[in-house]
Formats: sequence, structure tokens, C-alpha cells
Amino acid sequence: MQEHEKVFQDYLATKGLKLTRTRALILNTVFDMHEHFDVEALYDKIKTLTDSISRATVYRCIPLLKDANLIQQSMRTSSRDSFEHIFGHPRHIHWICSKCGTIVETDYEELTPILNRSAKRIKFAMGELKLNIYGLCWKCQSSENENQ
Amino acid sequence: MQEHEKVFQDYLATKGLKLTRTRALILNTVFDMHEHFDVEALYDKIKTLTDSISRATVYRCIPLLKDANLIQQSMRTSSRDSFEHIFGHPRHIHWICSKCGTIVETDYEELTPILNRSAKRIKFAMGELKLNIYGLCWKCQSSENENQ
DNA sequence: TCTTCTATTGAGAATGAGTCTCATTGTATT
DNA sequence: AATACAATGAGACTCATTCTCAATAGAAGA
Repeated sequence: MQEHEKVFQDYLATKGLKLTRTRALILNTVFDMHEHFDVEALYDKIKTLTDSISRATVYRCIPLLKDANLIQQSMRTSSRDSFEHIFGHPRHIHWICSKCGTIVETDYEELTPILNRSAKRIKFAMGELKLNIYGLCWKCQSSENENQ
Repeated sequence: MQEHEKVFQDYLATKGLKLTRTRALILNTVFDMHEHFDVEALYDKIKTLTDSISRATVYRCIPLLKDANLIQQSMRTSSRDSFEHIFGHPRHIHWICSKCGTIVETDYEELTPILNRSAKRIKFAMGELKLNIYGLCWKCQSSENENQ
């Protein structure tokens, strides 16, 4: 059994729930996706593997994966909630190109001491952290210049 | 004419659009709201002023205000998109209490030199910036302790 | 002032992501 | 095998947001 299956099973056990075949398939498909995905894309991928899993079950699995700290919500793509798997990944800053949608990631390392200091100042117990920076990636910057 | 009306009018002019009475009312109501609001709440407030403005028009005005840099999208409250007016406000970090929903704000000042350095490294032209930190405010931290 | 040309608007239908219901199925335990 | 309850599939449902289209407003010129 893979490590993230173990994590999920342990989490489910604390809730009196079980790691069924269906849930294991959803979990493994999540970890097969690009890091960022929305539920509809996940459902589409699952459909290529089997057509006996319903959309409702996929949606139902998402909050479980979230609570198990295996995925986290990230930015919205168009009108859909978007997620990313985080098991074994450190959290990161997202640099999102507003033109082509490319996402570059960098880590929080340099930021954390500053944020910890601010948190202390306002007596806040930090949990999740989400830093999205919108702008233009280098490719889109140069193509902007060409067109003008 | 108030300053933000002027800004909006100038923006609209660049698009060949006009600052109508309806748009001015929506704009002014936005600046009368709590800093964070969703469109439904905005619509409710407008309804107390006049009942001749339709929901569709309010929704239609939002992207214009966004493009004019008068408001920006912030976190989602429940299932609704949430916005905040930003004209004359510097952008800020949001410390969001996962328990009571309180939002504390601090500024980016200390963070910007670090982010600028990262941006340069990955050749990214920074635009909007959104840093949301979830956790517990000091009130909810103490009430947690009481209950345990 | 009257006309003409658009942008603007209101009302309500349409869309679509996400949730819920409920009848059926799976599974662990006895 | 029988019991009990969690899990699931199918599709109905909700509700925020967008779209459509006919009616209106308002600027520019006659």
C-alpha cells in the first residue's frame, strides 16, 4: 500500500470510515493528476479508468482528502474550485500568469520569519497560508511587447 | 463629484462607456459597504435605496469596477465571490479566523523587497497580490482552551 | 426641439458547479 | 446466512452568476 493510501486510511479510521476500493481509486487518480486540478477534470480522468464511479462520489471524497491533509484548495480556475495534492509537498507561493495561466511555484522559506513575527504581534495562530501573485510570466511579457 | 466617481468615469471613457446614474449609485453603495462584501449583500443594500435597479445590472457592474481598480476580489464567503473596495487603500494581508470569520489586516511592506527579489529571479511581472492566512484569532484561541 | 444611433437596463430564463436524496449495494461482524 | 450500517449511483435540486432580448435613456447632430 502506498504511503498516501496509508495516510488516508488512518484519517478515515479516526472518523469511523473505511478506505474502500472507490476511495482508493479516487485518491490514486488525484495523485496522478497535474498538481493543480478541478473536480470536473478529476472526474473526467476517472471516467477513462472506469465508468462505474459517479460524480457525486468524487465530490464527496474531496472534503475527506482535504481534512486528511492530502490536498488543499488553491485558486479558482474560471468558475471552478481548484485543488492541489500536498502530501509530501511543502506549501508554496503561486505566481500565476494572468495571460496564459501558467503557474510557477516558489517556497515560503524567506517569508516565514516575517509572517511569524506579524502573527505574534496580532496574537494569531497561523494555519493554512495562501499566497497567490498574479501578473505576467516572462514569455507573455515578451509577446506583449511584440504586439505593441 | 467624488474622487472615486472621477476614477470610474475616466476608466469607462477609455472603453467608450458612460458613468450613468445607475452605475454611480452602485459605485457609491460599494464604497458605503463594509470593506468586504459579496454581490448579493450589495444588491440588498441597493434595494433599500431604490427598487429600480436589477440584480443583473449590479453583477454587470462588478467587472467594470474591478478593471477600473476600484475593487478587487478577495476570499470567498461560503459559496459567494467576495470583494473589497481598494481605492485609496493599500493592499493588505488577510488573517482570517477559521472559527469566527473575523478578518484582521496587516500590510505588505516588510514582504515586498523579498517578493520583488523572487519575481526578478523567475522573470515575473507582478500585478495583483493575494495573501490569505487562515488560523485562529486570539479570542477563538482562548475559547478553544476553555472547552478542552 | 426632434431624430437617430448606441449603450444601458430590467426581467426573467438559462447555465453550471456543487449538494442532496433515496433506493440499492457492499462489507464487517455475529 | 443474517444484521446493521457505511458507501454508492443516478439524477433531482440549489443557488450564484451569466445570458437574452425587448424596452429605455441619453448623446450628437439636424
